[in-house]
Amino acid sequence: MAAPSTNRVEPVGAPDVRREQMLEAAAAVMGERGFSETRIADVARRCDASPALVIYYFGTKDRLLTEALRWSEDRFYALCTAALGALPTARERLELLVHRTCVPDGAGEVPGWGLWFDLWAQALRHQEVAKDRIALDERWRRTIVDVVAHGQDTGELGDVDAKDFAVTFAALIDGLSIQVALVDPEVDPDRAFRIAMGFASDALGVDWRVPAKKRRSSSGR
Amino acid sequence: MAAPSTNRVEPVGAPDVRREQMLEAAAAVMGERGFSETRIADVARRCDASPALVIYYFGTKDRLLTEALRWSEDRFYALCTAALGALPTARERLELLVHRTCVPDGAGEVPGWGLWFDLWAQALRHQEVAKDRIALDERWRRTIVDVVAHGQDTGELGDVDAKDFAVTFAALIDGLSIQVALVDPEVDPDRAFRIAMGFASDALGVDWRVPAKKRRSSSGR
DNA sequence: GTCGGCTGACTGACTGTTCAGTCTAAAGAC
DNA sequence: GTCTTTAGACTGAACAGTCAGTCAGCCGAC
Repeated sequence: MAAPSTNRVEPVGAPDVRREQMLEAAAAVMGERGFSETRIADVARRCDASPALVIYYFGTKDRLLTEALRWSEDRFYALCTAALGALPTARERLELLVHRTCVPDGAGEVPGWGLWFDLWAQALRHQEVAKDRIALDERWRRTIVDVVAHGQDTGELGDVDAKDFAVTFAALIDGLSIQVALVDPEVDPDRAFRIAMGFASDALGVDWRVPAKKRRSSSGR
Repeated sequence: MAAPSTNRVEPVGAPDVRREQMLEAAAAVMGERGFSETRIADVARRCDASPALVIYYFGTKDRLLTEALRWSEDRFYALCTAALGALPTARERLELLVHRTCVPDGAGEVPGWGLWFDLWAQALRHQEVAKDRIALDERWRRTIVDVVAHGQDTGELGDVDAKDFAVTFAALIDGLSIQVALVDPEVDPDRAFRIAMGFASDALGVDWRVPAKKRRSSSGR
């Protein structure tokens, strides 16, 4: 394209687009290689730019990676909330949340688990990332609370403390996701799903148990 | 520095001792700085050796860090099992396990959480570390199973599937620990402890609930 | 004397960042 | 309509710092 002179594959596009491309590329590379193994050159190659241009846009590598982390979080959250709205029952909504997290690495357009591990590791040592991570988890729990509250409004769920449930449920899902992401022989996605929904059943006083060995490649709706 | 002869603080000691010192130093630095921010020079300084000596002992940086990771895991496990043996009841034992994990970073001689995050991140991308991590978690769950089985033998606990409980409980503790390690405003150590023991109470059919606001700086024995 | 633990000085590779300048397209000037 | 100017996206080529790993040799103990 852009025939005569340059031989760019893409028309390059507006600065905003370029920026987004770079963030996406950075998030992707970070997911594959890991935070600190990510080179500016990798990101640049991936979005068809020069390393200098990446610096031109973000100033420093650190800023690029930090922003990419945030961008990825936002994207994950946006995708989740959008998908949630399309589901009618609390049960389906909770199932969706579990699916979105307890997924083997690399599946779907969701940022891989590598990013989460790195996010935690970075949050432990960098103030700014720590703040982001707290906000992200708060949002995540609020999402769970909203799902439960909605279920209570429709009468699907009885009276439980949605906030308490959210804290525990979020922690449980995190823990299960780790096992799934690391391909633990004891905890495959199916089992993780059943454990999570089993806990939700008990805690919320409903019967959402999934019969073992029944489910299969149930891509959330 | 390097006055007349040597001004070593320690008599340096046998090679085995030296090796162990290096592993401990490496684990400590990794916990502080993170896996990939750990420099051989840092480790060397910490155990009062030259960078060249560290390479002399371990060949490559990679080998050093991998071994340090394993060493740290083993140490954590050894400390835990030793402490467990000193406690009579299943309740006290489970409480100990929760304490050992849901602790703010840096407290105690237990390897900090930074190491765990890095372990996960590395396991995601390196076969060898992945194997170690699976073995570690398997050991961890077996520890929980043993505690439960012991409680069932003494009649303290009723009939539950210890393995199922272990998988869920381990995941829950992991998730809670992350929040505690990252100083989440919503999940302090105290709350994490209560949530974990509350879950155990329900799952095991006993009443181990800890009344809120009661506990304080309870350094596990 | 020799052997193994140990070291300082060095190197080679890598990589974030800078910089001087190119190319493009839009905005004015005429 | 054509020429000039300007802004800003973009780049290749260096630069400078960092570090893992090498090497030739020291030194004390057996």
